[in-house]
Amino acid sequence: MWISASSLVISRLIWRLSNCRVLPPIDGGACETGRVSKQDGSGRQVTTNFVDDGRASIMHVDMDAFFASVELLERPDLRGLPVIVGHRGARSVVTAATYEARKYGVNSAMPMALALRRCPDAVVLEPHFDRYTHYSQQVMAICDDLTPLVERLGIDEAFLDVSGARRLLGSPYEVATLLRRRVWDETGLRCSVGVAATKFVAKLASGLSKPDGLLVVPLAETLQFLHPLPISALWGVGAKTEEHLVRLGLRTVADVAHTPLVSLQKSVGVATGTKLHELSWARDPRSVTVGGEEKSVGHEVTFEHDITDAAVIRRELLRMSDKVAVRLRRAQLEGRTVVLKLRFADFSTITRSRTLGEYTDLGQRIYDEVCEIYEGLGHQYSRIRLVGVRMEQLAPSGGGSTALWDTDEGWREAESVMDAVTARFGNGLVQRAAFVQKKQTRPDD
DNA sequence: TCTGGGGTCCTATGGCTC
DNA sequence: TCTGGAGCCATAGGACCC
Repeated sequence: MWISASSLVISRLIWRLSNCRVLPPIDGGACETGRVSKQDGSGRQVTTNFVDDGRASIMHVDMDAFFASVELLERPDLRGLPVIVGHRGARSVVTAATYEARKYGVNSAMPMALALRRCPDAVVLEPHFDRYTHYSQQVMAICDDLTPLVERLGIDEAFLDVSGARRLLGSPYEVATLLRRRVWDETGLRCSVGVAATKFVAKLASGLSKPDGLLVVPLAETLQFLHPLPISALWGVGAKTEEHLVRLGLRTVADVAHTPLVSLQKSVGVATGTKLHELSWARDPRSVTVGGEEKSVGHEVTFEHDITDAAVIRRELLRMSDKVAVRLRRAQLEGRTVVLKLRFADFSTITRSRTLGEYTDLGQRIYDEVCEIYEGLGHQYSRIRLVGVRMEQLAPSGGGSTALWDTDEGWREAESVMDAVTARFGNGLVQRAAFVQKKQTRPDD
């Protein structure tokens, strides 16, 4: 998202693309080449010469330090300074960081306390997700303008298939250049773009070109590009899988490519082994797909301090259930499987699920189930760090099986009234008595 | 260092049915 | 009636991604 996983991978890359040159920055940003690409952008690789490979028409667009960059639009006085976006809470992590902060070793998902030890002078800004959504919509609208084949990935990334835009807009290189310029002109934000014949390679390319870069990998040069990369560059290789592969003596993508498929499958499983082998030969048949249905909806919260009070846990479960239900109703979805997630003080995590006889989008119904699961676990006295509620097996509202009579009619009415009031007057005006009572009894909470 | 929150996908396992 | 295998489904947890 704000710092892509590929960027993490890139920090370990020791690769150079022989025909890469420097694209003059749109507005005088730092530009270098011939060095290892780092998460702080100190070794970016970009394409400057016009490249036109008709078979490389998949683009991956990735916004640079998106959340932090959006915040700087509101606070231009902080430009050039190390800025971290995230909460200051004891258990918070870094949501995003500017490249200036990354030079101190600050990365996303890093505990805030550690980040501030590494960069004590950093300015910490609270996240504003509504702002990010707003700018994301602007960027996606520009993408939609260039091609109808846009696949969104989270809030700050997208794949574009621009094979159909050639006649109108030119080669993928030209489309990518146009896109980057429009994003800058219309939002004041920078993005990086990778162009290749497959999604996987396009994504790697955009990561290598960061920040504010464009990298085209012609089909004929794909393996030359891919094989020297470390195994962690492969999609789906995280810390654990990397360990397995290193145990086999594999270090680079080329090593994976030349390892018998059976050995890979034995080491990391049939599905993962097959996938990695295919990717190592740049075989990635996935096309750019527009849309995509949600498969689950959930909410979770980590407490500032571990909780041992079952009443507090139940209240939080009710809050989570309501939030999930509201999102389901807004998306006109219902779910059938309720999942409870608990994380304990020692960071061990359990999930317990229950599949209902019918679909529901009611907070009360979800809460009843999740609470029953919780009560049945016998963890009422455990020290709990996180609780979460998730609904799976989603279906369009009214599309799932319905009960003969509606035992939830009363709650259905109540929650639809809450939806209506919230839609008209905003959040917080109506809430459950359980929460109101809590405020009266514990004003400090 | 000590680990958020939102997701997806895969694997293993066990129960159930045929 | 019992048993074993195959196939399906639900469940739980791990790994990964953004």
